[in-house]
Amino acid sequence: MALRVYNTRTRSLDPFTPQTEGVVRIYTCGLTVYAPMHIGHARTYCFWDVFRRYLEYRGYHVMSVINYTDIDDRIMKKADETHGWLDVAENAIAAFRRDCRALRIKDYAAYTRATDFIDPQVDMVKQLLDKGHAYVVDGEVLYDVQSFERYGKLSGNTLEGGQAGASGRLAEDADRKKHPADFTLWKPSDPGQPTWQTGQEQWPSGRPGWHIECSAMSSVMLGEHFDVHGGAIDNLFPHHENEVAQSEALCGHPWVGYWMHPEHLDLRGIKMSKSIGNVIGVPNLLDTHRYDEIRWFFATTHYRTKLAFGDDLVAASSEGFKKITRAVKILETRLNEVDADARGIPVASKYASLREGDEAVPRERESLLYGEYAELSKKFITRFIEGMDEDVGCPRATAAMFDYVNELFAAGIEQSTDYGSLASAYRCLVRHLYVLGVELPNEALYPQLAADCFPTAGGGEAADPYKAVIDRLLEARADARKSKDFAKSDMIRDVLQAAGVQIEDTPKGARWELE
RNA sequence: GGCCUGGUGGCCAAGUGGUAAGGCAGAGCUCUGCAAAAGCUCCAUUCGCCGGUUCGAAUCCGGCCCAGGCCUCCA
Repeated sequence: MALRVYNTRTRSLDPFTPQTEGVVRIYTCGLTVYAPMHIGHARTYCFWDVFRRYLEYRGYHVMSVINYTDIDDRIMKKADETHGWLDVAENAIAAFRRDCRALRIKDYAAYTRATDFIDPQVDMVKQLLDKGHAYVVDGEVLYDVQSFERYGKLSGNTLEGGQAGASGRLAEDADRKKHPADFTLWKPSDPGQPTWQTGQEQWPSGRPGWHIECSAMSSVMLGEHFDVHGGAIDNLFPHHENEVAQSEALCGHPWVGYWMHPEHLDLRGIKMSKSIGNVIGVPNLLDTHRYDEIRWFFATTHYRTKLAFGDDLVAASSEGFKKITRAVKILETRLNEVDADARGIPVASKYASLREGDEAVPRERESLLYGEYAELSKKFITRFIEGMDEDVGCPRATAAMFDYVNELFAAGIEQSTDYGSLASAYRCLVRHLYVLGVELPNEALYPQLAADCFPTAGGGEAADPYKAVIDRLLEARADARKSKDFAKSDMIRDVLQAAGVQIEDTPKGARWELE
């Protein structure tokens, strides 16, 4: 078995073989930085993050680039109302970085800005003109779609296909364009707007069009041919179609190995838009749901399926997710019963190779398959990989995880004193949650993985200030129960519950957690 | 007009030729002082409709109905 992904270019599930063995080069279309990202962007970028994490899990090195479109009409428009266009862009970029971190989206290798790549863009426009793929009208350079025979092949929007219903806007500049689908490569800036000199006689100054930015930045950063080009489904046409037209007209060969297009998130059929006022920002989202609940929610639906969003839907998914986190917590609690030395956390003695025919698995797999639960873990890992290999099938991975957790409970992880086995199961669970973008590793129990996560900002320590107080109340409650003073013990439980402390009685005494 | 998705139990959602994953909700039981948690068991002869191909179809083909997206900036 090997990874297969749905490739928009071929409209089929293709075996995933990057150009350079073991290395994957990915370019993702980022935001136009005029406003903070919203929940729809969050889904898209969380998907790309999981894809990247899975590739890394499978042993690939991932070179990921994402861009900021920092020169755009919307930015200019906003700049008029507030500060300069640069401030608008800077603010949106800062918000984007903050939001991504809040969602635990791993940092990309590079974040490129369109305005930092003006020269290569000008150069590309020049080349397109030289090769007869573009023409100049009043200082504006337009791409001549009819000069590129494969135009429309990626998206299926052929030039012959009707544009009848596409509203009258196309007719607007029919006199300037050779074909309605011709698009801007370079255009003069309006007075007072940022402008760049090109040194060209017919188009001496101005700014780049949207599509040329991505063509130029991606090849500068990743080369003339790279593996994956992404962006959400809406980018397919016209953006990606136009990128293909630009880049392939110049390089003369298929430019990108795999085009991948995640579907949108929608508010139950209602389009999210500023005018309706139903845009949900990431900080907004994280007010009502934890980041890991959101990540799990995203993982329960395949990335090429429209995802309906609603607080009730997230809540239902979170209810199920609790079972997973509870398993992790119980394992943590159990493991903390003994000293690190006594845990006997297994050490990997060998690792599976990535040779052809072998099942590619993480290096540490052997340490995940130690002890009493090894068979359960092995079955889980196999299902996890099978699911993810089939076009990043996160829903199958989450289903496998539910079964695994159920089996662990059934196998008695709450009673076992085989700490080596418990540690191994703990790591197996946490390691795979990590692939889905959910980071739960306890520093003491899994330092290697914890080191790769975002700082946990207090994390497990948050409860500490209250711990002593809660423990004393629980002691009092235990005494009351022993002397059958249930009125008192229930009162203590009620008080703690009101304060958000969930109590769970186990054969080994009460366990608690903060809600 | 063109292009493209999708319609699976009360809800969410996998499955693309071999006899319906998983989660939520619901029901019963075990455990428990009572709860909670956990465990066990049950919960779609059926996959929008009608035809066809096949030993066999939710899965392939044809037709139809329905919902949605894109073709204009958009993750």
